[in-house]
Amino acid sequence: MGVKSIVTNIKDVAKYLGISVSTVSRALNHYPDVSPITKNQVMDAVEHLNYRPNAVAKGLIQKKTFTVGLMIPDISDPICSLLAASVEKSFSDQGYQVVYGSTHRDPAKEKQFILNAISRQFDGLILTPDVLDEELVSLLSDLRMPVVFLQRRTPEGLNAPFVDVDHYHAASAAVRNLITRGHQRIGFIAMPASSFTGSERKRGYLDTMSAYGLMPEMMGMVEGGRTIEQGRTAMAELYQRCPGLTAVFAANDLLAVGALEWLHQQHMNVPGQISVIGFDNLEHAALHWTQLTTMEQPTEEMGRKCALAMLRMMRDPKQLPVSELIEAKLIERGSVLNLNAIPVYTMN
Amino acid sequence: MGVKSIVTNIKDVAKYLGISVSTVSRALNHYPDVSPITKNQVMDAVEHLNYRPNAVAKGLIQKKTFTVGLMIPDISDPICSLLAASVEKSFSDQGYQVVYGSTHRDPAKEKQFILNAISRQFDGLILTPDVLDEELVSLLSDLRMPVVFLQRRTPEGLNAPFVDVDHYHAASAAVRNLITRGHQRIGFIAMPASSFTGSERKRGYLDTMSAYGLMPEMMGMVEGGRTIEQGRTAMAELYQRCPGLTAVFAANDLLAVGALEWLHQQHMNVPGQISVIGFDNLEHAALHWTQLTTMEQPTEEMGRKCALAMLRMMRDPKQLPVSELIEAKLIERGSVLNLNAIPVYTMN
DNA sequence: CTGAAAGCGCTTACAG
DNA sequence: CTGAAAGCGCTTACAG
Repeated sequence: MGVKSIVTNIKDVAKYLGISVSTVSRALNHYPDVSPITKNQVMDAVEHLNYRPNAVAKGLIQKKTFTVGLMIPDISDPICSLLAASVEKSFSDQGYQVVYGSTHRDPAKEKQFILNAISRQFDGLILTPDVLDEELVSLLSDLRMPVVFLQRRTPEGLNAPFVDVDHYHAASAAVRNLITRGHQRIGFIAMPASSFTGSERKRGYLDTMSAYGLMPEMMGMVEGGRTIEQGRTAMAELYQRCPGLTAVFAANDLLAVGALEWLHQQHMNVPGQISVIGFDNLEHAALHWTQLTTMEQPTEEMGRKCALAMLRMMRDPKQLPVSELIEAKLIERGSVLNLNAIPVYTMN
Repeated sequence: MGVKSIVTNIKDVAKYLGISVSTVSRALNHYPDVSPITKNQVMDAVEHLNYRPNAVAKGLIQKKTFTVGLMIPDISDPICSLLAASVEKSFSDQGYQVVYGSTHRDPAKEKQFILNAISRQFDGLILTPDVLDEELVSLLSDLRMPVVFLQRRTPEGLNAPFVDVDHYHAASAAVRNLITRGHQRIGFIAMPASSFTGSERKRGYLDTMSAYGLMPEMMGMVEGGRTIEQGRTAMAELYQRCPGLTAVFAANDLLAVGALEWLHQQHMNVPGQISVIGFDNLEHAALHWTQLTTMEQPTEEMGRKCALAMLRMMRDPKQLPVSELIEAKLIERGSVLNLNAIPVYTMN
């Protein structure tokens, strides 16, 4: 395949053409003050020698690596990977590489990732920390690198925008959906107390229940977790404690699916005997057997807006973009019964 | 927070202590020939000045970036993200950063990613290309960078190890599972013809059927795709063409789930009237409603072995590690009926 | 329009 | 045990 050596650098190209390294550099970077003839020669030589510019050297001198870090709890979580895919898409269109780091909600790994990002001179950092201890906050506050929080809110003392779903409002909408359809005894399966997202949804549930004057005895709460398995056991516990519930709001879809599984195993008809509403709109929710009514997190939009905010900050570090609080969207399927209507489901 | 300036480099540390840059560097890198006193002073100064070594500069001079690229079709595909999580885990333990690129099976993006990896001086490349055209093969053959193929086989003309599941053998095992249980009329829902994985599984189906003397009229094949939706329509088509089938082998779990959905909508009992076996062992397969018998891809093991092979090649570029062909594992659940046993299911 | 030179922030022989 | 110097592969004022 011609004269290509194992590895070529800009010096080789210059030597090959008998011109200076600076001219080659300017031609390569499309500077306007290079003669068209020279530019063509350079392009041909690059082709011929199979030269590929060294981005590391370029990054060192320009102090720009075209890399942004994306810290996520777990890449194999469906919401995370959807978010990641959207962020990546927006950035790769602009020539940026995005580097993920799965932290598994471990503060030590979160710190490791941020330190790494500093060392490696990333141009920006997108963070989804679960708990941000004081040490990390102070680390971030000294950072001269744009930061945006994704699916989180900006911690106290930091000055960075966030992009998140309005979990509180969405949870409230979910509960109102049930109440509007005549439900009063509504249970809640919570995510871990440490989860910000989870506590917002819980707040939405509680506030909405009391706003409608539904007394504590109408409620029933149990801490589930995040997984299908946890949803199953949570539903069992919830039902045992509050057998009179007509509806359950599960703080995420996986919990809701677990709840549905348990109910089905107990031969309880959904929504005939009990209604279920979830949160996330995972693929699971659309399955024929679940037909789960749920609040959709618009992951594509979130990733895109997050990337946009970051791109804007990288262009102009002076002014912060405003944070985005995105509305979740109600996706109605078959898991909620309208108690006010003539029942169309046969109880058995 | 003390005397930390916006950004510190090794020169600042040296100046602060009144010693040379080279001594600081040696202390930082734990060279043995640095006096303990000096080393302590350096460590304290680093702490005090909040110095973080610039990995870009280090990478430039050492020609090692501690970065490996992982090219995958789509990070939001469950198998891909599981594989990615496992690869990432193995590498991050060793101080490597892994950079994903979702190519969406687009050769242009695949090329883009490889070019990018060259520019950015990655230390290694893990590839899962769907189609590798001649141009890409020649690009890779000139590469002085370790490459391992994951969930693929090494293309003709390239000299790199691969780590993959033995799809052919596993598909054969799936079909034998059905045959052993008395099934003879076995249908197949295929993945796209362009998929290597898919054609291996198809080959396994076909060869096993004929090995058992099950004539073409016992078979029924239809090209599904990859998704639940495609599984649904494929099952409809398959049933229409071959109503006498007693079992169906779906080339992946998503197709199998779609098939199950369609069968259930048609009020056909699984496994009472028709058995279904899948491939992948996704979370979907364990759902209460599906209880899908399937072949598990050991993603954790694959990712780990792939990382190990890469690490070995980076250590000693001379000798190639041998490729790994990993056995899939049969996961028996409730979607396959044993026709030889006394039927425990009531037909309705 | 082009070239020589300095420099990005490190590491690494080489001398002492 | 320590320091001065060269150099990794680029870019970018500066001069001409």
